[in-house]
Amino acid sequence: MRHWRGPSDRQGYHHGNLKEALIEAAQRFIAERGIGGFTLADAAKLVGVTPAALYRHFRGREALVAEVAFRGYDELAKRLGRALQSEGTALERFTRMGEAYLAFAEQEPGFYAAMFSAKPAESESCSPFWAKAVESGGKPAGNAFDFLVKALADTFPEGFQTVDARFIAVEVWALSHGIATLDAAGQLPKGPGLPDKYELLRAGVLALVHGALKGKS
Amino acid sequence: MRHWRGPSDRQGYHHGNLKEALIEAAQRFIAERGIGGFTLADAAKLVGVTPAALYRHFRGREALVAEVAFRGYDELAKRLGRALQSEGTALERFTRMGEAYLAFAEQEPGFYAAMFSAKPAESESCSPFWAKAVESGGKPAGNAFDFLVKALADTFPEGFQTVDARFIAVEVWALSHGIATLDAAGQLPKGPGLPDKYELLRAGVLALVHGALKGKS
DNA sequence: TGTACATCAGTGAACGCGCGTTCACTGATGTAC
DNA sequence: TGTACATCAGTGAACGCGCGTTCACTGATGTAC
Repeated sequence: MRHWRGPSDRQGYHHGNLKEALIEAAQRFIAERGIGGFTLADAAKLVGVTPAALYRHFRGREALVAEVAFRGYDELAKRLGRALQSEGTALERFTRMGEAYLAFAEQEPGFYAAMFSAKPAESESCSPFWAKAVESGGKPAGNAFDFLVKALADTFPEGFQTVDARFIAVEVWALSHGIATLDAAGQLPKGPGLPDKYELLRAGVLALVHGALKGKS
Repeated sequence: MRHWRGPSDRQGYHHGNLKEALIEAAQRFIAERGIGGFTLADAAKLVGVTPAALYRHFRGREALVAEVAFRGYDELAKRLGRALQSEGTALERFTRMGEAYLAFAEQEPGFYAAMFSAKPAESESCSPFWAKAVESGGKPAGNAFDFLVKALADTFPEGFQTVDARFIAVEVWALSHGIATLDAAGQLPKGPGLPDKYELLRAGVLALVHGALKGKS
C-alpha cells in the first residue's frame, strides 16, 4: 500500500490513506463549525474524494464523529499520561497535567467538541474519560480519569483522610472542563487584574486539593 | 388582543401570542435535540402555525435562538438574585445560589444550551453573563456575574486580602459550569462513595473560597 | 350602533439548496501460477 | 518475468428529504366617523 503524502499526491484511482484523512478532515471541520456544522460532503471534498467513498470506511456520519471522539479520548489520555510521567516534583507534574488538559482543549477543539458535546437525549451514556480502561492495540491504556486520580495520590502522598481521592478528581476535572469550555465559547472574562485560564486552573486546583486535605468541612 | 390559553384554543386566523409561543417551543426543542437539532419547521408545527408566520416576529432562525438565550440570561440572573436575597445567613444564601445555578441548568436545558453552546468561530463574543448590566424594562437588572461577586462580598465580609473577588467569582462560575455541563452530557461519574452534583459544587466552592481567603499561595 | 377602512398577523405555495445515503459500476492493486 | 484473475477502494449519478426563506395573498381585528 502506497503512503499518502499530501493532497497533491493523489495520482490514481485509490487514495491510499482515506480513513485517516477523513478523520483528520472531520476533526478540522468540527473544530471550525462545531459538531452540528460538520458535513460529510465537506470532509470528502477536502480530502478529494466522492462522498460515497466514505462508506467504505465508516457506517455513516455518526460513526465518523464517534471515531473522532475516540481518537480524542486516546490523545488526551496520552497527553495526561505523558505529563504524569514527566520530570520534576510531583506537584510540578500535577500542575503540568492541568496545563496539558487546557492546552489539549485549546489546540484540539475538534477532538474536544466531539468528546464532550452534549448528545441528544439518549439513555445514560458512560464516558470514556473515566470508564474502565480501554484496550488500545493489546496494551491496556489507562483512561484519563485514572491518570488524574493517580496524580493526586502521587502529589499528595500524605493522602486524603476523610475524602475519596476520586471526589477531588471529579472536582478538578469539572473545574478544568468548565474553564476550557467557557474559554472556547469566548465567555471567560478577560481584563486587567484577571488571570489567564492557566493561572485560573492552577490556583483553583490548589485550593480544591488543600481544602480536601484538611478534611470535609 | 385575545389571550392565548393553550394549543386547543386556536380559533381564528390570528394566533394571539405567537411570539411567546414560538420562544417556548424553541426552548423546548433545543432542550430535547440541542441547538443544532432545533428547526423552525418543528417549532412552527408545534405551535400550530405556518413556518412563514415566524418571520412576522423574528428575522430568522438565528434571531429566535438568540432571543431564547437572552431570556435564559434574564431568568438565570433572576434566580440568582432571588437566592441572593433569600433568608438565612450569608453562607446559606451563597450556597443557595450554587444550588440555583445547577437547578437552572438541569431544569432549563434549552435556556442553558442556547446561552452557552459554543458559537461557530466568530470574533470574541462578549458574554451577557458578566457583561455590563442589561437594561430590562427600564430598571437596570444586575447581571448574573455581578450577583455572584456581590454574594462573595456578603458572605465573606472579612474580604479577600490579596485576591480580587472577581477572580474567585470566575473560579466558582467555571466550576459550576463544568459540573452542570458534564452532568447534562451524562458524563459525571456516579456511584457509591461519589457525591451528587450539589454536594460536589458545595464542597468545591467552599474550598475555592477558603483557599482564596488565606491569600494566594 | 353601524359601516368603511387601514393595519398587519397569518396563509400556502414555491424556491433553491445541500444534506446523508444507495447503487451498479469501474479500474487500480496485489497475488497465484 | 509475464499473465490471468480476485479483490476492493474508488466513482458518479441519483434518491428522497427537510431545511430556511421569499412572496403575493387573505382575512381577522380595531378604529374613525
